[in-house]
Amino acid sequence: MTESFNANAAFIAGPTASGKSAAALMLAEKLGGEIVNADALQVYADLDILSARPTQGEMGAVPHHLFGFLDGAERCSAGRWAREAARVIGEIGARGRMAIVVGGTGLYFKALEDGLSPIPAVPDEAREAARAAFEKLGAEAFRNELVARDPGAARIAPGDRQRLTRSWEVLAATGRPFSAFQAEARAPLIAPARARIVIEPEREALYAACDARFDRMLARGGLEEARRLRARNLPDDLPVMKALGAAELIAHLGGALTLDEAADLARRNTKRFAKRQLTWFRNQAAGWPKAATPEAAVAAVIDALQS
RNA sequence: GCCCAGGUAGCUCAGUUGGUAGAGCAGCGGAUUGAAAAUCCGCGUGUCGGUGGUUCAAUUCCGCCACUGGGCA
Repeated sequence: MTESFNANAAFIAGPTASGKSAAALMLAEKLGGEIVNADALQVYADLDILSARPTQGEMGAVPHHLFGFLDGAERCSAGRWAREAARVIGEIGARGRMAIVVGGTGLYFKALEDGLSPIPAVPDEAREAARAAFEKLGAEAFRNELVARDPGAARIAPGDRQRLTRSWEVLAATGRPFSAFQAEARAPLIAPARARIVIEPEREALYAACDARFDRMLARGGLEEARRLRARNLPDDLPVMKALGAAELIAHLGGALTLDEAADLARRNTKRFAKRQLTWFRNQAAGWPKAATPEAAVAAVIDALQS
């Protein structure tokens, strides 16, 4: 690193239904910027309505990147997204324009800003083997065996299947403990952003917006989109199958839930998700300024860019 | 107007033979390194309708008041 400079990028984060997309659009129009998606589910082509992706009209008005660029049969990851985002942000900068990175996936912002530990890609076979071992041994024995070879794994909660199997697969594929990789320095993928903001509406208003979000999806044809996704018969552990609203509607289409039950469940899960996002931004992005509304967020970002 | 039944957590309810109360759901807080819209961990948040009485002590027993539901008029 011979010099320090800021990337021509502004970050807009916040929980679902907080008005991030609207804020990004306003900002992009004001600054002549381009929008980059930082949302884990909006990357999938199959989820248009069900991930509340910007409309065709909105995408036509301002360049949008990393929206719907992956087939649902694929599996995105924080690392994959961050590399793509870094490339796109570089290209936008080369055009002399501002990249407005917007989304609700805190880990993606972190991967981009801080980088991830340099862990080699883990082959699918190792992933599957780890999951199979977990099923075979059971959570407790699996964890004991893992901790015996990677003492750092002791900090993973006994019930946290995802992190336990991730540690296992890294160890199996590389011969090195996951915790050893984690202890290594990380390199940011881009220079520091010029502005950051978290949109954090008042809780009651946010939850009302979460409820309205699902109703709007239904009104726009979300059930049909869920039907098309279901017809693909994809493995249900793919990220695309976990989309809020999609999962519940697919359960309804399979006869497990009435539409009303699916709707209630989707609304509740959406609010729970929004709460987890608030927790993330509050604690993991503690240094980011907050704004209560999209308008205030836009004003705050413009302010930050001018100073 | 009379009779009966109810009021306890945000909701549905349990409970206390008198020692200020607990389940489910909802909710709240936290963790977060390539599945993160994922995966986990933790936490009852309460004028027990109001008001008098009896009692060392009342959410619990008694009286009265207001309320809700049902029945008879």
